[in-house]
Amino acid sequence: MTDANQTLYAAFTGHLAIALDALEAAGTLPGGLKRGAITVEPPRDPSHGDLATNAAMVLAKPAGMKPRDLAEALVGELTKLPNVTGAEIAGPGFINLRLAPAAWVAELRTIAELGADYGRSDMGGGSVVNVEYVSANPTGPMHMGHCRGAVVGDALCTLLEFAGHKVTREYYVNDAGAQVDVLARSAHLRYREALGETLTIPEGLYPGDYLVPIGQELAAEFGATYASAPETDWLLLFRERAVAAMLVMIKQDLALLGIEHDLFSSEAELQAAGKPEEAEAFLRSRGLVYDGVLEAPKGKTLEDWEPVELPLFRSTRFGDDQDRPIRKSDGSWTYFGADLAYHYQKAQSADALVDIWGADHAGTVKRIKAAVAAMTGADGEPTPFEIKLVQMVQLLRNGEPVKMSKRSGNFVTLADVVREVGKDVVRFTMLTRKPEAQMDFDFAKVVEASKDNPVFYVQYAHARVSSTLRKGAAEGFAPSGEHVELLGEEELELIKLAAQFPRIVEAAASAREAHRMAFFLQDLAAAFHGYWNVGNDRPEKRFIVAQDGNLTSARLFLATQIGQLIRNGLALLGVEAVEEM
RNA sequence: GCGCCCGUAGCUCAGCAGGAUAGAGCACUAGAUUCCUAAUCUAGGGGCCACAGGUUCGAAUCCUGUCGGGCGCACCA
Repeated sequence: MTDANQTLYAAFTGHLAIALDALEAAGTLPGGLKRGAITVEPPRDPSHGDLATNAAMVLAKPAGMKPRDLAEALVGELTKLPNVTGAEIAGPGFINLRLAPAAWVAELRTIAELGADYGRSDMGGGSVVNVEYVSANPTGPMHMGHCRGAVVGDALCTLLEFAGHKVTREYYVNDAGAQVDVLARSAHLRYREALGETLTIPEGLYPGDYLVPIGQELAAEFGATYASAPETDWLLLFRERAVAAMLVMIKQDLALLGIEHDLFSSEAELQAAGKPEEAEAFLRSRGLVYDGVLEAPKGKTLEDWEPVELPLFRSTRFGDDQDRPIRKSDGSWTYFGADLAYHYQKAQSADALVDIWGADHAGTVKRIKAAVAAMTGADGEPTPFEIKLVQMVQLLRNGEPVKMSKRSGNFVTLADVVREVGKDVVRFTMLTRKPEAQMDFDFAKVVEASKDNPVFYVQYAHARVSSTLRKGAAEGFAPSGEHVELLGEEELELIKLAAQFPRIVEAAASAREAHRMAFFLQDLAAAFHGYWNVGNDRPEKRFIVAQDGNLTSARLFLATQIGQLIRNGLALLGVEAVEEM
């Protein structure tokens, strides 16, 4: 291998490129062919070998060659490589390579050398990705509806960093809309309550107890000054105080999940700084904002609908179904109008944007994508921008849905759930399904100690590694890479799976899908448990073979590296590995 | 009416930016336990990848349409 610290798949991707260069130099292959679609991956069927590449098929057409001819030329180059023991052309032009056991064993040493950095990639090239996630309205504590997006976003950030990006973890605080006015009024009621009045919370205001302490603080600070004052006297003040208190609470809730944002951006500050006006002026100058009248909504009748002229963003030009208003008829900004300016601001300091949204906002995806395209693409390539929609989580207790109603203040908070089942269980479970699929979260099942529970299954594999190492140490054996050539076929299978870790990191990062790592860990845990079980029937396959110290030390070395990988993978998900169950 | 997401084994879900004979767990069937943690294990059956076209050397994957489920659809957030 060229570099002792290079992972196996990365090394072969490099070897392949050199082989193609050689063919170009020899005139066999025309120069300048695009190689982006070439893959080096394990064949689905292990009997086909250890590595497969589609290079010949991908390049055949642009090169004007038959796939098999090109494949034969490539095979000629690839068989020169050390540790390649076989190269065959199969099917329509796959090249299957077989590797000597030494190649896999070397990968085990690479894992040991790189440790926590095994799988780290420079794929991102240091480019800055801004990930906006959670962004719950600052009107109450975090509930389970926010939880999944929080975990998905946070794990994605960690993954992107590991894959070589710089990441900004951002939270957009909607502190300028009608919701926070409602919050201020609700806080005012609690304030009057704290001053001794007896009140009932009317419909439409937030009834939750969490506002009681806010009311008390306001009463302590201002006395009765605002008790019967008109709303205009206190609304902004109370709003500011209440929002600040809510943000403290939200940050505490997020901290329970190990989540900490780099940046909290305030919608109110954005508006105070005149950013939406700037955006409007810019878009008007490009003819992308005009004054027009919205069509009446189709498919349902609204009694109080009447046509009004509003400043509209021409989102239809970018694929939206309708142009969208950026100001209301009273001249204030719509949510979209401010959000448009906000995204433009984010794009100033990032090479790519990612938003993690709840699926209930799916209807607004097109307009904001249109806005980003319009504002960042005016004079060149638009900033890459992806919106990941996270579906709702159905909370269950022993199979029965847990009823929630935000209106009555009766909802299961994130803090409740984390306290009940633990941070690691919440985080891992949220990543056991792709985000855009609906998910059930059953309090009973997620803490079940059985192999049906992925959290447990993966943690158990790590604990098993630890207990094996403890037992080995007690019997006088230490892991060592010195005799790893003693490892046999079953062990090599395990290493071959482990060696895919770096590929999974890169694939998951470029697809912006952290859950792939959770699935890989389940596969790795299953392979490890499977290997372990071989030892049940065949004592000579156990990790500790008392009469063979060299073999034992090699197997303990293998176990050590599997444990390392599980830790690395869990770390990307924000989950701590346990030493024992 | 329109938009978005989803549709893969009886059930719950993977399927790696198009690749070779579509996978796992549960459930089902038949076996196994003097064991470094049985907190199980082994083997087997089970599929028109919703349906119909299209693109290509090749499609569960991309495109179009149909059907079914979910979510959304005012200047709300």
